Amino acid sequence: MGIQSTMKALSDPIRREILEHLKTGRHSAGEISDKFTISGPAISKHLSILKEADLLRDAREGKFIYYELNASVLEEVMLWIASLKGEST
Amino acid sequence: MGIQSTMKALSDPIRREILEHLKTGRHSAGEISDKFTISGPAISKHLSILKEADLLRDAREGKFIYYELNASVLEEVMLWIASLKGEST
DNA sequence: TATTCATTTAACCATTTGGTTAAATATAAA
DNA sequence: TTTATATTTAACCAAATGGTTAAATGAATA
Repeated sequence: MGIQSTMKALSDPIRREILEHLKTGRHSAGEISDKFTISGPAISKHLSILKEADLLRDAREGKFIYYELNASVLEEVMLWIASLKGEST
Repeated sequence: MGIQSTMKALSDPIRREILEHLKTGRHSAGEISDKFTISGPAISKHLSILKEADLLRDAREGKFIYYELNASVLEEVMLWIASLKGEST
């Protein structure tokens, strides 16, 4: 956790796309995977990195694992950037 | 350029520290380097990555090369995050 | 219970990353 | 013009990253 894992997670374009996709609501791993051309396992790894960074939450429902965005940790990044820009927040 | 090079540049803790240091004003490569335990060439590489991402600007003055923060490109990151958080900006 | 479906984990591989030391470049100073 | 100083570039290396395919796991269905 911390800003490092957040920034690292956000540094990959596919992971950012996954987050953007989850803006529309919760989706299963398979649904997410379908949006990309890379393999399921590759997506699964990306999901676990995002989850580790607490950028998303997962919940199993039967055969499916649903992922949903947790944007709250992005607040820390916002504050860091704002401070760099010399904003009083 | 683009959000990808910005995010990639920001994903390294030393590069973020360099930017934080430059919040206090312009500093020469040597002054920046003195703040860290890694070698000068390593810092030089970090500086070139930050410069490539347009996060800082450089200006030679005699023997010295001064670096200064360019926070303007961070606006794009702010907007991206805000949009993910479902903010109207 | 055996099979199928959804997903992750394991093992592996090529490329990228971030560091090192040594050499090159640019400018100032002796 | 030689020497010293500031910085980058080159060459190299170990570790991390992001992908692959094959195997394992979890849960539903036949």
